[in-house]
Amino acid sequence: MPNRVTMADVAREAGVSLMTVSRVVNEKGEVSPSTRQRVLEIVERLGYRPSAIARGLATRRTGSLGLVMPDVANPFFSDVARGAEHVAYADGYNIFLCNTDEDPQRELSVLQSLEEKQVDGVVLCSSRLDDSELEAVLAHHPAVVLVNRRLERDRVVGSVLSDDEAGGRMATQHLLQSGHRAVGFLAGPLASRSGRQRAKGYRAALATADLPHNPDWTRHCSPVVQGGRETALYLLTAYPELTALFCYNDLVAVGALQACADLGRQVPDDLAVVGFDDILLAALVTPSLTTCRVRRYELGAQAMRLLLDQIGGRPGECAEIVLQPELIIRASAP
Amino acid sequence: MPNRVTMADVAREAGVSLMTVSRVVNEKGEVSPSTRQRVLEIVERLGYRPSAIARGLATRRTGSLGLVMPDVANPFFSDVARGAEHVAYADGYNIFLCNTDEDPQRELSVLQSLEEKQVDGVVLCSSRLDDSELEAVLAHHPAVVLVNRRLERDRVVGSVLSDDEAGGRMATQHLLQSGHRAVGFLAGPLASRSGRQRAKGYRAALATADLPHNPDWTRHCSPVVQGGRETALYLLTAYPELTALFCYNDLVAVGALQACADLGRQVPDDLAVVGFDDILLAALVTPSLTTCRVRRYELGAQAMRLLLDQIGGRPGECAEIVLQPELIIRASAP
DNA sequence: TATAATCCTGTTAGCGCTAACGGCCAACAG
DNA sequence: CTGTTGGCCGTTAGCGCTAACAGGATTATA
Repeated sequence: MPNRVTMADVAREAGVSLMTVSRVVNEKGEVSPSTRQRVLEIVERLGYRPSAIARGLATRRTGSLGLVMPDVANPFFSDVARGAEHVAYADGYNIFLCNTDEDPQRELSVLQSLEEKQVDGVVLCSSRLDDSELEAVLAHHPAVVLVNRRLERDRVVGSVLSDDEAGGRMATQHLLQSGHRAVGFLAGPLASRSGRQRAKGYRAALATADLPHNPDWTRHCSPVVQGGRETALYLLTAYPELTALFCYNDLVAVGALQACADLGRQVPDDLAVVGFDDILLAALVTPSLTTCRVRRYELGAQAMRLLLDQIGGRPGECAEIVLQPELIIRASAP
Repeated sequence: MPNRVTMADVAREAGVSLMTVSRVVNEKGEVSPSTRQRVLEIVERLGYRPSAIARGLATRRTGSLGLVMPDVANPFFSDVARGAEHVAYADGYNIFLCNTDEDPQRELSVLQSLEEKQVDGVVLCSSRLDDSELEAVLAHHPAVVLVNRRLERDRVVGSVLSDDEAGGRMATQHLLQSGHRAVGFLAGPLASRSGRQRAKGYRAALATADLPHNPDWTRHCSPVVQGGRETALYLLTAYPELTALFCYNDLVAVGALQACADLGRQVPDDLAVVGFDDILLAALVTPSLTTCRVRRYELGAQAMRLLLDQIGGRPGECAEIVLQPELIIRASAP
């Protein structure tokens, strides 16, 4: 780690002023072809790299963005992250990845450290903050786009959502059309907006079919395999009359599949199972999962595009993008 | 976005100098309890947040780290990322996540932008750069830890590896002990060090069992499901005598499973399959995959610890950590 | 009482870069 | 020949913070 080569070093070596080097490096302003050439050579020879942080201090734009999500190790979010990162990279931005572990306190903490790092914008996925806290976050960041969360207020903030209510309705309708009359719901985390929306769709489908809604058949659970297994075990034991389960996501659905194995119930004959998201896993477990496909990469990519529009000052006519999920019918609920 | 509150604002309001505010904010140096208290109140009231970038410029330490990997959406790396992020967060660092898409050019490019962002260190996973390029990278970064890659030179650089050769040997031995004599190998990307190591273990196990090594039975493939499927299809068609496949990773193994389904070969009766990594998927597909478990979270966490040691100036007596994989026997190769 | 040690606070000089402005010179119109 | 334009380049003044040093005030030591 030799001492950093600075713009001043380049300027001295080339016999020009700092500003001329700056203009060459940033391709901004007029410089004669001959000096440009000379400066470029020195830059090359000395291995000069501009300091993004010094530039950031001077321009108040850092070229860094924040990406906040519950857990990158969750296949849902890792796909979202991928989409976001791809789009950001193409525009020359770097992104800070922050996990919140579904902990609102930690969410606030990472959002604050992103503020200190002076990111140019933040994509915030599945925020667990309440509206007023979220409002406060917005006030501190120059640009924010929410994924799977909305906020209707005066301030402009982009959101990208998948239509979870429609998804919940589609999934439930599919089960009802197959003749099921007792459909349980593994609802995911209490704090999840997606969960509430899917619940809404679930109830709407029941209502449309003139079926009563039995709240006992709905139970919250942690959004991972183990949560699905435990909760399905409970639900199926307590309410043996259930013939189908609609699950918050595919991981939970896989847990439900395991619970069925534990209880000796055949899927789909003794029990139909529907998941949500269509992660890689869904097509590969046995029986393969019927599920609602959410275009996760697209969710992240669109969110990032919206964010970049916001940063670029493009007014963002479509500050809210809703992606429609698609029902994928497989073996677990044919 | 009201104008940023600066340290000067706080100082003026509190009737003290900049340095006093700085000392309070950084808990560094002596300040009387009463002034500390007063400053803290003003900080709170004004909502002051220190600018990490200004601080970075002054101290030459940014509190940011780089994490470079082929693809976060790959479940292997998303777990590594998780481990690394957890450890870094606990120490107050933020991390830039960069995907390389297995493209050495892009790898160089992100490494360069991390240099411009002046990260305090980099964790570089499964680098596809050759030794001399890697050497150059090291020269530009104050601290680097490699994951699943090593480099023996004068310069100190940490590495964290899983013992892929041992894993390859274990996996192959297991197949041989079950009586298989014609074991194919889906080797993953040509550029992958892990792949080469696993190949070494594979050949070592064959040699130990006094079996000849048939190079035709080894074929490289892209490290995802589709790559495994295509390549297994080819291999099983060209060499029907194969009774077992050892696969570069679990995704490839799942692809192999699909190829078996395509060809009507029963697993494990007509063909045994062994994967690598033990991602979530491995236990959940049917038949469940026999595989070598790699502690991915630990890989990321240890790498980050090593990096933080390096940054903190702790000499890092154990600059190389090797994690042992564990054979997990399931249905695909009992 | 003089002297040193301690505590607390302020001043100065950057970190590496860019915004904003100004000046110089050649070329051209009037 | 003067006035004006536009291309090219330099100077100045920060961005918000901290390292390093320099005191003044207070207390402990001889």
